[in-house]
Amino acid sequence: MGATKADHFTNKQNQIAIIAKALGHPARVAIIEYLLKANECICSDIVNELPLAQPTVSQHLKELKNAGLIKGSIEGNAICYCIDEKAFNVLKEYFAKIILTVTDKKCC
Amino acid sequence: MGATKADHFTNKQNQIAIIAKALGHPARVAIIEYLLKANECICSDIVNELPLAQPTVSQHLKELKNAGLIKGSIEGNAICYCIDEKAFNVLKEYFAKIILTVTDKKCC
DNA sequence: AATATTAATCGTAATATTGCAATATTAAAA
DNA sequence: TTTTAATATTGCAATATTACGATTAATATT
Repeated sequence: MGATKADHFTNKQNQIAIIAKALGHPARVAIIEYLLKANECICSDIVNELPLAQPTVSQHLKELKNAGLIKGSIEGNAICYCIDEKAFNVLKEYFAKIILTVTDKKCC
Repeated sequence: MGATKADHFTNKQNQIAIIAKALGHPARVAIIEYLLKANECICSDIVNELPLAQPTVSQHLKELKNAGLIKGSIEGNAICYCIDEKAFNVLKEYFAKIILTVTDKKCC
């Protein structure tokens, strides 16, 4: 069916899944790393950097933005995209908590 | 096309994407949390816990295992699944580094 | 105003994911 | 050895994702 029964899961579970899903493609990870590397916010340089066509990059940017991983502001002709730390903080703390919980226990 | 040009991205980018993708579904996040909550390693209790049929849970477990997020060991009749911290550590450190890098800069 | 630049959107093809019923497999229990 | 329990696998339908060419919309430049 392919339908994801989001209702059956907690808000937190859905939040984590949405953010993680956005990072679940190497092109989007590459975009994040490029935004990180560039001193200033970029726009279409990503197209030159990645082996992907402009509409594809635009689509990936949209998904990253929807998931809250980046934000974009209009800068004249172009659009300035940059990383939004908040989402990354959510992930980092979520995983940190998991690791703390796991190491308390023994298994397998 | 749907083809992911994994070759064009770095090993690290692909590694992060694979792990993140595995967590990109609320059911798999819920499975992780359930494994975390349970004092002992579990097997098919997950099927009773989640609103998903047994083959579906089995498939999700397989994907989590392929991504290195959990490991399973045969325990007689059943299979004992549990969290593999290593993958979570990879993610945590990756995001921690991103956050450190971001806060140094100003943008948008 | 005409043209170039930047980026979003539309349409569409190829492929992947999700979910489950049915079935197979494996090992314990009776 | 038959039965039971726990999982995995297969096959398939519904849907989502990925990618890109063509087009559009909006601002800059000339």
